[in-house]
Amino acid sequence: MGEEKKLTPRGEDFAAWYNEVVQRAELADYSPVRGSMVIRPWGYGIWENMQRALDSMFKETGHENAYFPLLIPMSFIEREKEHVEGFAPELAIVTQAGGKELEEPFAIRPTSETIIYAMYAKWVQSYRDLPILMNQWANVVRWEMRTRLFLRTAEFLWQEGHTAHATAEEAEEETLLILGIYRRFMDEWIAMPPITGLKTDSEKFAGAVRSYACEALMQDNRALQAGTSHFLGQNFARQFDLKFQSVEGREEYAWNTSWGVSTRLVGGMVMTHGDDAGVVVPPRLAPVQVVVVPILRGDDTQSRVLAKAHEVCARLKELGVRAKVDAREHLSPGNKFYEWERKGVPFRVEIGPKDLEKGQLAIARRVVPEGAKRKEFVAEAEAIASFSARLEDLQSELREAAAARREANTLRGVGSLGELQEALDSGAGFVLTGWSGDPAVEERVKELTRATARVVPGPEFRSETPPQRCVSGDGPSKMEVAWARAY
RNA sequence: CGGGGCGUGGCUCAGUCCGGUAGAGCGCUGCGUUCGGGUCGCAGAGGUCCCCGGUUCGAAUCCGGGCGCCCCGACCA
Repeated sequence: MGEEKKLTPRGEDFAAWYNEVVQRAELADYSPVRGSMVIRPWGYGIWENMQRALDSMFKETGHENAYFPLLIPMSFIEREKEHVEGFAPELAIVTQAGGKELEEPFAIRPTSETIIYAMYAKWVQSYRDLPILMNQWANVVRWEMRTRLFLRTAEFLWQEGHTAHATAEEAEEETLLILGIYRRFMDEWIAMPPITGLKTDSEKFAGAVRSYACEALMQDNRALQAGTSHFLGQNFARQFDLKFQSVEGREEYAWNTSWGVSTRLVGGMVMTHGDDAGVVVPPRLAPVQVVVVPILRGDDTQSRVLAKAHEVCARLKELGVRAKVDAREHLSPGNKFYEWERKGVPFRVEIGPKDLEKGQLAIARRVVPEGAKRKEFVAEAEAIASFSARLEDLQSELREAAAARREANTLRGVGSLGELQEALDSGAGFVLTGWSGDPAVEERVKELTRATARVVPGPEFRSETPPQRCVSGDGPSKMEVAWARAY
């Protein structure tokens, strides 16, 4: 057993740990193109489970999926001023095709607002055609200078929802509905409870009137923007002539929203739950929830042990548990244990000749609570029946632990730039202060601390006693802000 | 775009200072032995030493140029 089999501990170098764990757990690997990555089956399986859950939440709230093309006329991107400025530095542009120079270059979509609202304009005439509630699952390309697996890559997978409404109120309501869905999804599926709220003007989406975001706190106490929901007002409708005739017969511009989450969530999951042994995948997202490892000896017990392993696996599947037998003969059981732990499978069942005799199974858990043992031996029938509860329990334990960690690392009532700096330097996560709303204060904080305004927290995340003064010491506080160093 | 590091079997790297037959560990293949927390043994396969040029009898090593990747800071889901 060489040293290289061990991962760098989180406490030693969190970034190194993250890189190793993502690759060694076979979530993803680097592709030959700088800044882009291959999502491997284990990572993609987790993403598929995220997709399934989100997709049904979108459908339950009346959204439909569609697909818009990858290539967007350059002139479309250029139409909304702030939008172009926001995305210009990271655009990949196709200038040649079919062996010759194109008359008009195409942008590879960094996001699809422009093409989508141009199409909506064709489809909408009357208020009766509204609302349009569409989502697409797609890849997008943003040429980033510095990349990290899942967290920031040149190409990534996401969903982008785009809606059009007859009134501002309805669009705003949609924006918040989605924010709530994101929050619930992160809470209940990733067990990664974010704080939610409004982005400051300097942090909002290029082209939006208002942006809302979910911000999660990673184990290194840096914040991760995990999902955004934008109220676009009529900015795009005006540029793409997305008009409708109202009940009163007036011609009006539609009101739009857009919202998205990406494969970045996989990175968030890793940095929320992972430990020094590897990734920990919350049960609801785990492609394999229970791995069954037969203890194979090269003797006459072998075939009976293997048969039992398959039988147990089949019975777990009948109960709706995603189970898998690892019957590989060339690896010792210990090897398999380490491998599945690194990948974060929630539970392992071991079946050996002794268990066969005693009619029991060995159950090992990926996450061992304080004072508990990793392995226990349980009578077979009872063991099998116990898994749906075990999985649900683990799911909520992970959620609780993450919520407790977030709260423990959130500092409220900080009243001055000096205190803010001190808090962040000594490793605080979210630090909440008052703010006058002056962008110059954001600049100052950034220079001083490298932290940014992550979010103006929604009501449920605000401090009980609202801050009175701006953190700059200059004037009264108009709103509370959660600051953090961010990914 | 600044700073740092690195390009040598699949992976991690030694060898480079001081030029002389290309190495180790892990992984891989075969056989045997093991198998309840990274078994052990034997035999094997596998290399344009990032690329181009130069110096030299001889270059992974020296010189010139180029390319690529990773990490840390300014911009970003």
